[in-house]
Amino acid sequence: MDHVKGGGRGVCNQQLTSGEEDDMMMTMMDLRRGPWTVEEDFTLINYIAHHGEGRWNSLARCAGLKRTGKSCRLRWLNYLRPDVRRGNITLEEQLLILELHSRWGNRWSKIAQHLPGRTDNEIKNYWRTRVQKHAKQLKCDVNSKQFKDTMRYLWMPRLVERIQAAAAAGPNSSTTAMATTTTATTTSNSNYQFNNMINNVDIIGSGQVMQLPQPNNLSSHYGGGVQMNPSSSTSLITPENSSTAASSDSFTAQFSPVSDLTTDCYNYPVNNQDYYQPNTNQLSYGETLTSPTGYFNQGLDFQVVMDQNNTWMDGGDVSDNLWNAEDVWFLQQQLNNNI
DNA sequence: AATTCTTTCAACCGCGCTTTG
DNA sequence: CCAAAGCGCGGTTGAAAGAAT
Repeated sequence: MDHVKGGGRGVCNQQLTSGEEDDMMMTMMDLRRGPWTVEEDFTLINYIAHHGEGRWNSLARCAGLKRTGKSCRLRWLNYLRPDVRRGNITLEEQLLILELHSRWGNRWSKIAQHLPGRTDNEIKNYWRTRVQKHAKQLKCDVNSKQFKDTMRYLWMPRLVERIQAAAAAGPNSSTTAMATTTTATTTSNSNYQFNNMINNVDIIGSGQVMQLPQPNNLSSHYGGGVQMNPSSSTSLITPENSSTAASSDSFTAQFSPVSDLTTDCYNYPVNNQDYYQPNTNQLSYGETLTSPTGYFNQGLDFQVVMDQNNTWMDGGDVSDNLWNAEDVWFLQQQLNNNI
């Protein structure tokens, strides 16, 4: 068992509040809480290996674990399951998370279904610790249109660039390598394709395509396939892409910076104060900063913006450095100028 | 070296939905 | 059909590790 960072909630056998069935069980049976011991892990793994998963409460009892069924389930699904992958979130995974979150919001389990081996908990943690951190840096709400536009028009294209750069650098590149897993991975789940991920990014929306360098076949490292809902209304732009993405058994992680922003991608409650409110009298952040028209009408070369800091593309923690100081400064300048 | 601050993430909580008897 | 039990999901917490002072 590798080193576990973070303590979760403290180990104790404290009396719990009444109400929940698990709490009742704990009170009655003096169940354990807090971090799992190696012995408990071993017991749970052994039991599931022999009996399989099942009703978690009875499983916990039968296995002799002084844990709630819920706790056993969580431990198994998030940590002990043989196909669980932990470690750095890869660029491809980051891109997927951003894209899927833009569609579905905080539907972590749904998002996790499309990231083999990743748990909803891990994705949720990633979002909260990394993505929300950057929203905070930009002094905007993570659910605001500003931030979503920034993700879509700046962050995601940069991720694409990094993926492509890493792919061009070769299969041993640290950025394209699959996560530095610390646990075993199964063949079926660790191999997946990002076929036809992004060849062209339609920056403008109505056909003006930012031609990105041809990816050095992003999928070449990954075999197998993961299904993604092919009926999604968020689709890539160009006919050639749509045709190449038609492979029935390949994962087509498609995103378009201009995919229906007002439909599936930004389908948030209208009463959200932070959410985009049409304003015909003044330019919104999105129009002046991160929207395609905003960028290009102001003569800002998107590529230049993206290339402002090469170190962003360089080493460092793959899962971090999503923004650098210049990005933040730039975006904040735009905010100051236009609000 | 010691202390404080920040970040990370495993684990818990509560709610709502589903299954079971 | 109903009540209880079980399950899954999203939100939150807080201990430990690492960074900064």
